[in-house]
Amino acid sequence: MTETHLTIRQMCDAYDVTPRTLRFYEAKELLSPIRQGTRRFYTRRERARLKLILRGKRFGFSLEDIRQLLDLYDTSNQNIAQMKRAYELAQERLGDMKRQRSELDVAIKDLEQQIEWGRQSIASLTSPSSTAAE
Amino acid sequence: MTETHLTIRQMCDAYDVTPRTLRFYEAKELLSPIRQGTRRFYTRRERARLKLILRGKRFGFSLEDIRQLLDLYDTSNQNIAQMKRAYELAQERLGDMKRQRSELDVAIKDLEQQIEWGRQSIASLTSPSSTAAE
DNA sequence: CGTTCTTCTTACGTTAACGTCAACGTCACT
DNA sequence: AGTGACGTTGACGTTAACGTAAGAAGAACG
Repeated sequence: MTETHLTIRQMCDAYDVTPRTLRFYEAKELLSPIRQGTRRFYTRRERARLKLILRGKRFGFSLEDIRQLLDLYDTSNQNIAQMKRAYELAQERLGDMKRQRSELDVAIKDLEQQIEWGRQSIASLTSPSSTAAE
Repeated sequence: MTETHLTIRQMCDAYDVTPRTLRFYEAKELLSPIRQGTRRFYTRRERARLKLILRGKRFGFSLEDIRQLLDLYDTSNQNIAQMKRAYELAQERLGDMKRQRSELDVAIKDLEQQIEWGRQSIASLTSPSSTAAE
């Protein structure tokens, strides 16, 4: 009944993933749920990590990229070398994301323009009342 | 000598892709270079398409997604049904991209904050002069 | 207590997007 | 006619990120 420990099914329903995916992430050391016997229970920490994983994926990062970044989000991390590495990587990723954003802005404007062009093109093809090519 | 028809190697150098990639895109009907004998020559049109392909990929679109969108960019397209389909798809993709942008904005701010947090965390671990945990 | 449900492990299958390799053709020289 | 350099077509290999199916094992229910 406590909401602090979710079963694998509850996780799947909550985050719209399959059990296979969660076990796969665990095998790749992105998640490490509590094991009671053989069963898995996911704490608040795992849920936070899963959110970050899913978000990272949407931006095209690989699971390996994400795994390395997660160290930075781990509040209980005492390994200085590991923190520094994660810190460097995070800077790089931040650069990636900012570049991606500016490129995305261009692409959006471009696509909007292209859509408008397409709209007119369709209009002139369906009812050639004004300026249309023969 | 004319710059209007590029060989496969010139294309590869210009866009940093491999011949295999260009042939693969052709097999998937994203490109259709001129064939002189068995050899390929890429016109301005193909280069424009390749740019769009590579950009689409950076935003996580599949080649199949991209293939369908390319119809909208094809100025010589006279197929109304196809144009309309591409138009609808483009609207959806535009929505995707706008959503992606707002999510990206959040993620960037989040990561910036996390980096700042990491910076302080590292500082307090390396030289515990001020407020640090023992 | 037998059945059903959920979860577990193990392991092979799948898809996308190419990489890599073999065997061959064809210019451009020399 | 020989020799590279570049290009072509299969065809099989590879990696990431899971899907899927088989079989066992513990929990839950009537």
